[in-house]
Amino acid sequence: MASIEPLVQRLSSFSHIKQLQAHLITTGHFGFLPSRSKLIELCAISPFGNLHYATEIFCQIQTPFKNDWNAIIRGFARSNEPKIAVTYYQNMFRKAKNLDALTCSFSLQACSRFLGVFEAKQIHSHIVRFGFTADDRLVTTLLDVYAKSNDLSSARKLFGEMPRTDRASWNALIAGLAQGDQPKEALGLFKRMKTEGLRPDEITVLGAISACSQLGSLPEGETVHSYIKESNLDKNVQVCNALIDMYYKCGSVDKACDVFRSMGCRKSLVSWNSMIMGLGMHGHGSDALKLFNEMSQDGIPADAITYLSALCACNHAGLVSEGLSIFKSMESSGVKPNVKHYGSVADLLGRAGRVKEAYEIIKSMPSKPDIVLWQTLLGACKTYGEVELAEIASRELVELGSHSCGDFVLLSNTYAAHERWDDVGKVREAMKSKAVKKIPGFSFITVKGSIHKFINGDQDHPDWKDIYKKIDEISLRMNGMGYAAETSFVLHDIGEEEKENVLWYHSERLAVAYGLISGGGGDGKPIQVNKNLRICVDCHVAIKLISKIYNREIIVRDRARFHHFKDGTCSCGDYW
DNA sequence: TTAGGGTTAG
Repeated sequence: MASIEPLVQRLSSFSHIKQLQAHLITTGHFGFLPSRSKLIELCAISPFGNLHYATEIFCQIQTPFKNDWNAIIRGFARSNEPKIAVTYYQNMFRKAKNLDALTCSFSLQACSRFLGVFEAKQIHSHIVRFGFTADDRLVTTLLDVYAKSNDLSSARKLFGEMPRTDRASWNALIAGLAQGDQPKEALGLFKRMKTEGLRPDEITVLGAISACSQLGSLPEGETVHSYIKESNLDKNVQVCNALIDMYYKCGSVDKACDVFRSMGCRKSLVSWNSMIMGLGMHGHGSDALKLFNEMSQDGIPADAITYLSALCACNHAGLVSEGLSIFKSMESSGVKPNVKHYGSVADLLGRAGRVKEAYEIIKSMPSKPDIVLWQTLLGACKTYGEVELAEIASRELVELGSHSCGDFVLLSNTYAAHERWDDVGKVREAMKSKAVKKIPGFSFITVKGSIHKFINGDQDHPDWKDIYKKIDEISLRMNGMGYAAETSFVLHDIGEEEKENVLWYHSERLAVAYGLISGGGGDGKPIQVNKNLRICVDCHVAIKLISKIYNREIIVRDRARFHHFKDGTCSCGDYW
Protein backbone atom coordinates (compact mmCIF):
# COMPACT_ATOMS: atom_id res chain seq x y z
CA MET A 1 0.00 0.00 0.00
CA ALA A 2 1.32 3.40 -0.97
CA SER A 3 1.37 6.14 1.62
CA ILE A 4 -1.93 7.96 1.94
CA GLU A 5 -0.06 11.13 2.81
CA PRO A 6 -0.58 12.85 -0.59
CA LEU A 7 -4.29 12.13 -0.30
CA VAL A 8 -4.42 13.40 3.24
CA GLN A 9 -2.88 16.69 2.17
CA ARG A 10 -5.89 17.36 -0.04
CA LEU A 11 -8.58 16.59 2.54
CA SER A 12 -10.59 19.62 3.55
CA SER A 13 -13.87 18.46 5.02
CA PHE A 14 -15.39 15.82 7.22
CA SER A 15 -17.00 14.11 4.23
CA HIS A 16 -13.54 13.74 2.69
CA ILE A 17 -12.50 11.89 5.83
CA LYS A 18 -15.48 9.56 5.49
CA GLN A 19 -14.64 8.96 1.83
CA LEU A 20 -11.11 8.09 2.84
CA GLN A 21 -12.45 5.66 5.43
CA ALA A 22 -14.73 4.01 2.85
CA HIS A 23 -11.80 3.80 0.46
CA LEU A 24 -9.60 2.11 3.05
CA ILE A 25 -12.31 -0.39 3.93
CA THR A 26 -13.32 -1.28 0.37
CA THR A 27 -9.74 -1.71 -0.74
CA GLY A 28 -9.02 -3.86 2.29
CA HIS A 29 -6.42 -1.42 3.61
CA PHE A 30 -8.16 -0.53 6.85
CA GLY A 31 -5.97 -3.11 8.53
CA PHE A 32 -2.87 -1.31 7.30
CA LEU A 33 -1.79 0.33 10.53
CA PRO A 34 -0.25 3.64 9.42
CA SER A 35 -3.27 4.48 7.27
CA ARG A 36 -5.74 3.55 9.97
CA SER A 37 -3.97 5.58 12.64
CA LYS A 38 -3.71 8.50 10.26
CA LEU A 39 -7.44 8.31 9.66
CA ILE A 40 -8.21 8.34 13.38
CA GLU A 41 -5.78 11.16 13.92
CA LEU A 42 -7.41 13.21 11.18
CA CYS A 43 -10.79 12.65 12.74
CA ALA A 44 -9.57 13.43 16.23
CA ILE A 45 -7.53 16.56 15.68
CA SER A 46 -8.01 18.17 12.29
CA PRO A 47 -10.12 21.34 12.21
CA PHE A 48 -12.79 19.60 10.16
CA GLY A 49 -12.61 16.39 12.14
CA ASN A 50 -15.05 14.93 14.61
CA LEU A 51 -13.72 13.46 17.82
CA HIS A 52 -16.86 11.49 18.47
CA TYR A 53 -16.57 9.83 15.10
CA ALA A 54 -12.91 9.09 15.79
CA THR A 55 -13.90 7.17 18.92
CA GLU A 56 -16.44 5.21 16.90
CA ILE A 57 -13.78 4.08 14.48
CA PHE A 58 -11.47 3.33 17.37
CA CYS A 59 -14.07 1.18 19.11
CA GLN A 60 -14.44 -0.98 16.04
CA ILE A 61 -10.79 -1.97 16.20
CA GLN A 62 -10.30 -5.19 18.12
CA THR A 63 -6.73 -4.65 19.19
CA PRO A 64 -5.87 -1.01 18.67
CA PHE A 65 -2.22 -0.37 18.02
CA LYS A 66 -0.12 2.25 19.79
CA ASN A 67 -0.71 4.96 17.23
CA ASP A 68 -4.47 4.41 17.29
CA TRP A 69 -4.42 5.03 21.03
CA ASN A 70 -2.12 8.01 20.67
CA ALA A 71 -4.40 9.63 18.12
CA ILE A 72 -7.44 9.31 20.38
CA ILE A 73 -5.57 10.50 23.46
CA ARG A 74 -4.17 13.44 21.56
CA GLY A 75 -7.66 14.33 20.34
CA PHE A 76 -9.19 14.30 23.82
CA ALA A 77 -6.20 16.13 25.30
CA ARG A 78 -7.02 19.17 23.22
CA SER A 79 -10.80 18.80 23.48
CA ASN A 80 -13.13 20.24 26.09
CA GLU A 81 -12.96 16.98 27.96
CA PRO A 82 -9.27 16.44 28.61
CA LYS A 83 -9.99 14.06 31.48
CA ILE A 84 -11.22 11.49 28.99
CA ALA A 85 -7.74 11.46 27.46
CA VAL A 86 -6.37 10.23 30.76
CA THR A 87 -9.06 7.56 30.97
CA TYR A 88 -7.93 6.29 27.56
CA TYR A 89 -4.34 6.48 28.76
CA GLN A 90 -5.16 4.33 31.79
CA ASN A 91 -6.98 1.79 29.63
CA MET A 92 -4.06 1.67 27.28
CA PHE A 93 -1.66 1.19 30.15
CA ARG A 94 -3.70 -1.78 31.39
CA LYS A 95 -4.35 -3.41 28.03
CA ALA A 96 -1.65 -2.49 25.59
CA LYS A 97 1.53 -1.95 27.64
CA ASN A 98 3.33 -0.59 24.61
CA LEU A 99 2.89 3.08 25.23
CA ASP A 100 5.66 5.43 24.20
CA ALA A 101 6.91 8.88 25.15
CA LEU A 102 4.31 10.48 22.91
CA THR A 103 1.48 8.71 24.68
CA CYS A 104 2.76 10.17 27.93
CA SER A 105 3.23 13.57 26.39
CA PHE A 106 -0.32 13.81 25.04
CA SER A 107 -1.74 12.52 28.32
CA LEU A 108 0.27 15.05 30.30
CA GLN A 109 -0.97 17.82 28.08
CA ALA A 110 -4.45 16.69 29.06
CA CYS A 111 -3.47 16.80 32.75
CA SER A 112 -2.22 20.33 32.40
CA ARG A 113 -5.60 21.35 30.97
CA PHE A 114 -7.55 20.14 34.01
CA LEU A 115 -4.72 20.57 36.51
CA GLY A 116 -4.67 16.88 37.31
CA VAL A 117 -1.62 16.52 39.52
CA PHE A 118 -2.72 13.15 40.80
CA GLU A 119 -2.99 11.76 37.26
CA ALA A 120 0.28 13.46 36.29
CA LYS A 121 2.06 11.77 39.18
CA GLN A 122 0.77 8.41 37.99
CA ILE A 123 2.09 9.10 34.49
CA HIS A 124 5.32 10.33 36.05
CA SER A 125 5.83 6.96 37.70
CA HIS A 126 5.28 5.23 34.36
CA ILE A 127 7.78 7.56 32.72
CA VAL A 128 10.35 6.44 35.26
CA ARG A 129 9.38 2.80 34.85
CA PHE A 130 9.62 2.89 31.06
CA GLY A 131 12.89 4.79 31.16
CA PHE A 132 11.70 7.91 29.37
CA THR A 133 13.34 10.27 31.85
CA ALA A 134 16.10 11.23 29.43
CA ASP A 135 13.52 12.69 27.06
CA ASP A 136 13.86 16.45 27.58
CA ARG A 137 10.64 17.34 25.85
CA LEU A 138 8.61 14.87 27.82
CA VAL A 139 10.13 15.91 31.12
CA THR A 140 9.50 19.57 30.30
CA THR A 141 5.85 18.78 29.66
CA LEU A 142 5.68 17.01 33.00
CA LEU A 143 7.42 19.92 34.71
CA ASP A 144 4.89 22.25 33.16
CA VAL A 145 1.96 20.25 34.53
CA TYR A 146 3.41 20.38 38.02
CA ALA A 147 4.11 24.08 37.72
CA LYS A 148 0.68 24.94 36.36
CA SER A 149 -1.02 22.88 39.05
CA ASN A 150 0.95 24.83 41.63
CA ASP A 151 2.93 21.82 42.78
CA LEU A 152 6.04 23.93 42.59
CA SER A 153 8.19 21.71 44.74
CA SER A 154 7.69 18.79 42.36
CA ALA A 155 8.41 21.08 39.42
CA ARG A 156 11.65 22.30 40.99
CA LYS A 157 12.72 18.81 41.99
CA LEU A 158 12.17 17.56 38.46
CA PHE A 159 14.09 20.49 37.04
CA GLY A 160 16.96 19.80 39.41
CA GLU A 161 17.11 16.16 38.29
CA MET A 162 17.05 16.85 34.56
CA PRO A 163 20.28 15.66 32.92
CA ARG A 164 20.12 18.57 30.50
CA THR A 165 18.11 21.71 30.82
CA ASP A 166 17.42 24.03 27.95
CA ARG A 167 15.56 27.25 27.40
CA ALA A 168 12.17 25.58 27.30
CA SER A 169 12.61 23.83 30.62
CA TRP A 170 13.86 27.02 32.26
CA ASN A 171 10.94 28.90 30.77
CA ALA A 172 8.43 26.37 32.04
CA LEU A 173 9.78 26.65 35.56
CA ILE A 174 10.11 30.44 35.52
CA ALA A 175 6.55 30.87 34.23
CA GLY A 176 5.27 28.37 36.76
CA LEU A 177 6.97 30.06 39.70
CA ALA A 178 5.83 33.47 38.49
CA GLN A 179 2.23 32.41 38.18
CA GLY A 180 2.33 30.41 41.37
CA ASP A 181 3.16 32.25 44.50
CA GLN A 182 6.91 32.36 44.09
CA PRO A 183 7.63 35.42 41.94
CA LYS A 184 10.84 36.14 43.82
CA GLU A 185 12.17 32.71 42.95
CA ALA A 186 11.10 33.19 39.33
CA LEU A 187 13.15 36.37 39.12
CA GLY A 188 16.08 34.63 40.76
CA LEU A 189 16.00 31.94 38.09
CA PHE A 190 15.70 34.55 35.36
CA LYS A 191 18.93 36.14 36.60
CA ARG A 192 20.65 32.77 37.04
CA MET A 193 19.68 31.68 33.56
CA LYS A 194 21.69 34.52 32.07
CA THR A 195 24.75 33.74 34.16
CA GLU A 196 24.55 30.12 33.03
CA GLY A 197 24.88 31.21 29.45
CA LEU A 198 21.30 30.66 28.30
CA ARG A 199 19.83 33.63 26.51
CA PRO A 200 16.29 34.44 27.67
CA ASP A 201 13.80 34.76 24.83
CA GLU A 202 10.38 36.39 24.64
CA ILE A 203 8.79 33.54 26.56
CA THR A 204 11.32 33.82 29.37
CA VAL A 205 10.81 37.55 29.74
CA LEU A 206 7.03 37.08 29.80
CA GLY A 207 7.51 34.95 32.89
CA ALA A 208 9.92 37.45 34.42
CA ILE A 209 7.60 40.40 33.77
CA SER A 210 4.70 38.50 35.20
CA ALA A 211 6.79 37.89 38.35
CA CYS A 212 7.47 41.64 38.63
CA SER A 213 3.75 42.39 38.27
CA GLN A 214 2.97 40.03 41.09
CA LEU A 215 5.62 41.53 43.30
CA GLY A 216 4.57 45.02 42.35
CA SER A 217 8.24 45.88 42.29
CA LEU A 218 8.93 48.75 39.91
CA PRO A 219 12.76 48.57 40.15
CA GLU A 220 12.74 44.88 39.28
CA GLY A 221 10.32 45.54 36.44
CA GLU A 222 12.52 48.28 35.04
CA THR A 223 15.53 45.98 35.11
CA VAL A 224 13.68 43.34 33.11
CA HIS A 225 12.43 46.02 30.72
CA SER A 226 16.02 47.18 30.10
CA TYR A 227 16.99 43.63 29.22
CA ILE A 228 14.03 43.43 26.84
CA LYS A 229 15.09 46.61 25.05
CA GLU A 230 18.73 45.50 24.82
CA SER A 231 17.69 42.15 23.38
CA ASN A 232 15.22 43.64 20.93
CA LEU A 233 12.38 41.66 22.40
CA ASP A 234 10.17 44.73 22.60
CA LYS A 235 8.78 44.23 19.11
CA ASN A 236 6.74 41.32 20.38
CA VAL A 237 3.15 42.27 21.09
CA GLN A 238 2.76 39.86 23.98
CA VAL A 239 5.87 41.22 25.63
CA CYS A 240 4.57 44.78 25.24
CA ASN A 241 1.23 43.78 26.69
CA ALA A 242 2.89 42.14 29.65
CA LEU A 243 4.96 45.32 30.19
CA ILE A 244 1.82 47.48 30.22
CA ASP A 245 0.29 45.16 32.77
CA MET A 246 3.45 45.12 34.86
CA TYR A 247 3.93 48.88 34.92
CA TYR A 248 0.44 49.73 36.04
CA LYS A 249 0.52 46.96 38.61
CA CYS A 250 3.83 48.34 39.88
CA GLY A 251 2.22 51.72 40.40
CA SER A 252 3.39 53.52 37.28
CA VAL A 253 0.48 54.04 34.96
CA ASP A 254 2.59 56.67 33.16
CA LYS A 255 5.21 54.12 32.18
CA ALA A 256 2.44 51.77 31.09
CA CYS A 257 1.16 54.55 28.82
CA ASP A 258 4.66 55.09 27.43
CA VAL A 259 4.88 51.44 26.43
CA PHE A 260 1.35 51.50 25.01
CA ARG A 261 1.94 54.64 22.94
CA SER A 262 5.33 53.64 21.59
CA MET A 263 4.71 50.01 20.71
CA GLY A 264 6.74 48.99 17.67
CA CYS A 265 4.13 46.45 16.65
CA ARG A 266 0.41 46.48 16.07
CA LYS A 267 -1.62 46.74 19.25
CA SER A 268 -3.76 43.74 20.00
CA LEU A 269 -7.02 43.52 21.89
CA VAL A 270 -5.02 42.62 24.99
CA SER A 271 -2.94 45.81 24.68
CA TRP A 272 -6.07 47.96 24.76
CA ASN A 273 -7.73 45.96 27.50
CA SER A 274 -4.67 46.11 29.74
CA MET A 275 -4.25 49.84 29.27
CA ILE A 276 -7.93 50.56 29.96
CA MET A 277 -7.79 48.38 33.05
CA GLY A 278 -4.62 50.10 34.23
CA LEU A 279 -6.01 53.60 33.83
CA GLY A 280 -9.16 52.52 35.63
CA MET A 281 -7.32 50.99 38.55
CA HIS A 282 -5.38 54.19 39.02
CA GLY A 283 -8.56 56.22 39.11
CA HIS A 284 -8.14 57.82 35.66
CA GLY A 285 -11.69 56.98 34.68
CA SER A 286 -12.19 59.49 31.92
CA ASP A 287 -8.84 58.65 30.28
CA ALA A 288 -9.86 55.01 30.35
CA LEU A 289 -13.15 55.84 28.64
CA LYS A 290 -11.35 57.95 26.05
CA LEU A 291 -9.23 54.95 25.20
CA PHE A 292 -12.30 52.74 25.17
CA ASN A 293 -13.76 54.96 22.43
CA GLU A 294 -10.46 55.32 20.60
CA MET A 295 -10.20 51.57 20.39
CA SER A 296 -13.29 51.06 18.26
CA GLN A 297 -12.06 53.82 15.96
CA ASP A 298 -8.89 51.78 15.57
CA GLY A 299 -11.00 48.92 14.29
CA ILE A 300 -10.61 46.65 17.31
CA PRO A 301 -13.95 45.39 18.59
CA ALA A 302 -14.35 45.33 22.36
CA ASP A 303 -14.75 41.99 24.09
CA ALA A 304 -16.07 40.99 27.50
CA ILE A 305 -12.83 41.97 29.21
CA THR A 306 -12.80 45.39 27.54
CA TYR A 307 -16.27 46.07 28.87
CA LEU A 308 -15.33 44.86 32.31
CA SER A 309 -12.27 47.12 32.30
CA ALA A 310 -14.35 50.10 31.22
CA LEU A 311 -16.96 49.36 33.89
CA CYS A 312 -14.28 49.01 36.57
CA ALA A 313 -12.84 52.35 35.47
CA CYS A 314 -16.28 53.89 35.98
CA ASN A 315 -16.52 52.27 39.43
CA HIS A 316 -13.20 53.58 40.63
CA ALA A 317 -13.97 57.08 39.41
CA GLY A 318 -17.62 57.16 40.42
CA LEU A 319 -18.79 57.66 36.81
CA VAL A 320 -22.26 56.26 37.36
CA SER A 321 -24.17 57.39 34.27
CA GLU A 322 -21.23 56.57 31.98
CA GLY A 323 -21.00 53.09 33.46
CA LEU A 324 -24.70 52.45 33.07
CA SER A 325 -24.70 53.52 29.46
CA ILE A 326 -21.69 51.31 28.71
CA PHE A 327 -23.46 48.39 30.35
CA LYS A 328 -26.59 49.05 28.28
CA SER A 329 -24.54 49.25 25.09
CA MET A 330 -23.14 45.77 25.61
CA GLU A 331 -26.08 43.86 24.21
CA SER A 332 -26.18 45.87 20.99
CA SER A 333 -22.45 45.23 20.52
CA GLY A 334 -23.07 41.51 20.74
CA VAL A 335 -21.10 41.03 23.96
CA LYS A 336 -23.16 39.18 26.51
CA PRO A 337 -22.75 40.52 30.05
CA ASN A 338 -21.54 37.89 32.51
CA VAL A 339 -21.62 37.74 36.30
CA LYS A 340 -18.69 40.12 36.56
CA HIS A 341 -20.33 42.78 34.44
CA TYR A 342 -23.45 42.56 36.55
CA GLY A 343 -21.28 42.70 39.66
CA SER A 344 -19.52 45.77 38.45
CA VAL A 345 -22.77 47.61 37.70
CA ALA A 346 -24.28 46.52 40.99
CA ASP A 347 -21.18 47.89 42.69
CA LEU A 348 -21.41 51.15 40.76
CA LEU A 349 -25.05 51.67 41.75
CA GLY A 350 -24.51 50.47 45.30
CA ARG A 351 -21.66 52.85 45.96
CA ALA A 352 -23.71 55.71 44.59
CA GLY A 353 -26.38 54.91 47.16
CA ARG A 354 -28.75 53.42 44.60
CA VAL A 355 -28.87 50.18 46.55
CA LYS A 356 -32.36 49.12 45.50
CA GLU A 357 -31.47 49.52 41.83
CA ALA A 358 -28.37 47.44 42.49
CA TYR A 359 -30.59 44.73 43.92
CA GLU A 360 -32.87 44.95 40.87
CA ILE A 361 -29.87 44.50 38.58
CA ILE A 362 -28.82 41.42 40.52
CA LYS A 363 -32.33 39.99 40.30
CA SER A 364 -32.46 40.64 36.56
CA MET A 365 -29.44 38.44 35.90
CA PRO A 366 -30.02 35.46 33.66
CA SER A 367 -27.66 33.29 35.73
CA LYS A 368 -27.48 32.70 39.47
CA PRO A 369 -25.71 35.51 41.37
CA ASP A 370 -22.47 34.40 43.01
CA ILE A 371 -20.95 35.09 46.41
CA VAL A 372 -19.04 38.16 45.24
CA LEU A 373 -22.23 39.79 43.98
CA TRP A 374 -24.08 39.40 47.25
CA GLN A 375 -21.01 40.64 49.11
CA THR A 376 -21.00 43.71 46.89
CA LEU A 377 -24.62 44.39 47.71
CA LEU A 378 -24.03 43.77 51.38
CA GLY A 379 -21.20 46.29 51.34
CA ALA A 380 -23.46 48.93 49.84
CA CYS A 381 -26.18 48.09 52.38
CA LYS A 382 -23.72 48.69 55.20
CA THR A 383 -22.67 52.04 53.78
CA TYR A 384 -26.22 53.23 53.31
CA GLY A 385 -27.84 51.46 56.27
CA GLU A 386 -30.20 49.28 54.22
CA VAL A 387 -31.06 46.69 56.83
CA GLU A 388 -33.65 44.69 54.92
CA LEU A 389 -31.55 44.24 51.84
CA ALA A 390 -28.56 43.45 54.04
CA GLU A 391 -30.53 40.60 55.56
CA ILE A 392 -31.54 39.32 52.12
CA ALA A 393 -27.94 39.42 50.94
CA SER A 394 -26.69 37.70 54.09
CA ARG A 395 -29.23 34.91 53.74
CA GLU A 396 -28.12 34.34 50.18
CA LEU A 397 -24.50 34.30 51.30
CA VAL A 398 -25.19 31.72 53.97
CA GLU A 399 -27.07 29.63 51.42
CA LEU A 400 -24.14 29.81 49.04
CA GLY A 401 -21.93 28.57 51.85
CA SER A 402 -19.87 31.70 52.36
CA HIS A 403 -18.01 31.70 55.66
CA SER A 404 -16.12 34.87 55.08
CA CYS A 405 -15.48 36.99 58.12
CA GLY A 406 -16.21 40.16 56.14
CA ASP A 407 -19.80 39.10 55.41
CA PHE A 408 -20.61 38.76 59.08
CA VAL A 409 -18.89 42.00 59.96
CA LEU A 410 -20.83 43.90 57.32
CA LEU A 411 -24.16 42.57 58.50
CA SER A 412 -23.24 43.20 62.09
CA ASN A 413 -22.19 46.75 61.26
CA THR A 414 -25.44 47.39 59.42
CA TYR A 415 -27.35 46.35 62.53
CA ALA A 416 -25.04 48.37 64.70
CA ALA A 417 -25.71 51.50 62.66
CA HIS A 418 -29.38 51.05 63.56
CA GLU A 419 -28.51 50.25 67.15
CA ARG A 420 -30.02 46.78 66.83
CA TRP A 421 -27.68 45.30 69.41
CA ASP A 422 -29.61 42.04 69.81
CA ASP A 423 -29.09 41.30 66.17
CA VAL A 424 -25.46 42.31 66.45
CA GLY A 425 -25.14 39.72 69.21
CA LYS A 426 -26.80 37.04 67.10
CA VAL A 427 -24.39 37.62 64.24
CA ARG A 428 -21.49 37.33 66.64
CA GLU A 429 -22.86 34.05 67.93
CA ALA A 430 -23.22 32.80 64.36
CA MET A 431 -19.61 33.71 63.70
CA LYS A 432 -18.50 31.68 66.66
CA SER A 433 -20.58 28.63 65.76
CA LYS A 434 -19.46 28.49 62.13
CA ALA A 435 -15.71 28.45 62.00
CA VAL A 436 -15.46 31.72 60.12
CA LYS A 437 -12.39 31.91 58.01
CA LYS A 438 -10.28 34.99 57.86
CA ILE A 439 -7.68 35.70 55.24
CA PRO A 440 -4.59 37.09 56.95
CA GLY A 441 -3.65 40.51 55.68
CA PHE A 442 -0.09 41.26 54.65
CA SER A 443 1.77 44.05 52.91
CA PHE A 444 5.15 44.32 51.33
CA ILE A 445 7.55 46.98 50.19
CA THR A 446 10.70 46.85 48.05
CA VAL A 447 13.69 48.65 49.52
CA LYS A 448 16.99 48.68 47.64
CA GLY A 449 16.03 45.65 45.60
CA SER A 450 14.88 43.44 48.43
CA ILE A 451 11.35 42.75 49.45
CA HIS A 452 10.13 43.19 53.00
CA LYS A 453 6.89 41.57 54.03
CA PHE A 454 4.75 42.53 57.00
CA ILE A 455 1.81 40.81 58.64
CA ASN A 456 -0.56 42.64 60.98
CA GLY A 457 1.18 43.26 64.27
CA ASP A 458 4.22 41.15 63.45
CA GLN A 459 7.63 41.61 65.02
CA ASP A 460 9.58 39.43 62.63
CA HIS A 461 11.42 42.12 60.75
CA PRO A 462 15.03 42.62 61.91
CA ASP A 463 14.33 46.36 62.34
CA TRP A 464 10.98 45.89 64.01
CA LYS A 465 11.92 47.96 67.05
CA ASP A 466 12.77 50.96 64.90
CA ILE A 467 9.60 50.46 62.90
CA TYR A 468 7.44 50.46 66.01
CA LYS A 469 9.29 53.50 67.31
CA LYS A 470 8.55 55.25 64.05
CA ILE A 471 4.89 54.31 64.34
CA ASP A 472 4.80 55.85 67.81
CA GLU A 473 6.30 59.03 66.41
CA ILE A 474 3.79 59.03 63.55
CA SER A 475 0.87 58.55 65.91
CA LEU A 476 2.00 61.43 68.10
CA ARG A 477 2.24 63.74 65.13
CA MET A 478 -1.09 62.53 63.76
CA ASN A 479 -2.86 62.97 67.04
CA GLY A 480 -1.49 66.48 67.07
CA MET A 481 -3.45 67.02 63.87
CA GLY A 482 -6.67 65.87 65.45
CA TYR A 483 -6.67 62.29 64.14
CA ALA A 484 -8.89 59.84 65.96
CA ALA A 485 -8.79 56.18 65.00
CA GLU A 486 -12.04 54.84 63.69
CA THR A 487 -12.21 51.84 65.93
CA SER A 488 -15.78 52.12 67.18
CA PHE A 489 -17.47 49.52 65.00
CA VAL A 490 -14.54 47.56 63.77
CA LEU A 491 -13.09 46.45 67.07
CA HIS A 492 -16.39 46.08 68.78
CA ASP A 493 -18.03 43.78 66.35
CA ILE A 494 -15.31 41.58 65.00
CA GLY A 495 -14.73 39.73 68.22
CA GLU A 496 -12.16 39.40 70.93
CA GLU A 497 -9.33 37.84 69.01
CA GLU A 498 -9.29 40.74 66.61
CA LYS A 499 -8.50 43.20 69.34
CA GLU A 500 -4.86 42.29 69.34
CA ASN A 501 -4.67 43.48 65.78
CA VAL A 502 -4.59 47.04 66.90
CA LEU A 503 -5.11 49.32 63.98
CA TRP A 504 -1.78 50.96 64.53
CA TYR A 505 0.08 47.86 63.61
CA HIS A 506 -1.81 46.95 60.47
CA SER A 507 0.56 45.54 57.91
CA GLU A 508 0.22 48.50 55.56
CA ARG A 509 1.28 50.88 58.32
CA LEU A 510 4.25 48.77 59.28
CA ALA A 511 5.31 48.82 55.64
CA VAL A 512 4.82 52.58 55.31
CA ALA A 513 6.76 53.18 58.51
CA TYR A 514 9.58 51.01 57.23
CA GLY A 515 9.48 52.95 53.97
CA LEU A 516 9.92 56.18 55.91
CA ILE A 517 12.88 55.01 57.99
CA SER A 518 14.68 53.19 55.18
CA GLY A 519 14.13 55.85 52.57
CA GLY A 520 12.15 53.31 50.55
CA GLY A 521 11.71 54.32 46.93
CA GLY A 522 14.88 56.40 47.02
CA ASP A 523 15.32 60.15 46.70
CA GLY A 524 12.05 61.84 46.09
CA LYS A 525 10.49 58.65 44.72
CA PRO A 526 7.19 57.60 46.22
CA ILE A 527 7.03 54.95 48.92
CA GLN A 528 5.24 52.02 47.41
CA VAL A 529 3.38 49.40 49.37
CA ASN A 530 1.40 46.40 48.15
CA LYS A 531 -1.34 44.78 50.15
CA ASN A 532 -3.09 41.47 49.51
CA LEU A 533 -6.48 42.67 50.80
CA ARG A 534 -8.29 45.95 50.46
CA ILE A 535 -6.83 48.80 52.43
CA CYS A 536 -8.77 49.41 55.65
CA VAL A 537 -10.72 52.62 56.18
CA ASP A 538 -8.66 53.70 59.12
CA CYS A 539 -5.34 53.09 57.41
CA HIS A 540 -6.62 55.08 54.47
CA VAL A 541 -7.22 58.08 56.74
CA ALA A 542 -3.89 57.57 58.45
CA ILE A 543 -1.81 57.29 55.29
CA LYS A 544 -3.38 60.44 53.89
CA LEU A 545 -2.14 62.26 56.99
CA ILE A 546 1.27 60.62 56.83
CA SER A 547 1.71 61.81 53.25
CA LYS A 548 1.12 65.36 54.47
CA ILE A 549 3.14 65.25 57.66
CA TYR A 550 6.20 63.71 56.02
CA ASN A 551 5.68 65.37 52.67
CA ARG A 552 6.08 62.02 50.92
CA GLU A 553 4.09 60.55 48.11
CA ILE A 554 2.85 57.10 49.08
CA ILE A 555 1.35 54.59 46.67
CA VAL A 556 -0.63 51.66 48.01
CA ARG A 557 -1.72 48.89 45.70
CA ASP A 558 -4.49 46.90 47.30
CA ARG A 559 -6.54 44.02 46.06
CA ALA A 560 -8.83 46.26 44.07
CA ARG A 561 -6.96 49.33 42.92
CA PHE A 562 -4.22 51.89 43.49
CA HIS A 563 -4.22 54.70 46.00
CA HIS A 564 -1.85 57.60 45.37
CA PHE A 565 -1.52 59.52 48.61
CA LYS A 566 -0.11 63.00 48.34
CA ASP A 567 -0.32 66.09 50.50
CA GLY A 568 -3.09 64.70 52.66
CA THR A 569 -5.39 63.42 49.92
CA CYS A 570 -5.83 60.22 47.95
CA SER A 571 -6.33 59.80 44.22
CA CYS A 572 -9.36 57.63 44.84
CA GLY A 573 -11.20 60.58 46.33
CA ASP A 574 -12.14 58.31 49.25
CA TYR A 575 -14.31 56.37 46.84
CA TRP A 576 -13.26 52.76 46.51
C1' DT B 1 4.64 11.76 11.04
C1' DT B 2 3.11 12.95 15.76
C1' DA B 3 5.82 16.32 21.55
C1' DG B 4 8.08 20.97 25.42
C1' DG B 5 7.90 26.80 27.55
C1' DG B 6 3.76 32.42 26.60
C1' DT B 7 0.16 38.34 27.41
C1' DT B 8 -5.30 41.08 29.73
C1' DA B 9 -10.08 40.60 34.61
C1' DG B 10 -11.35 38.61 39.59
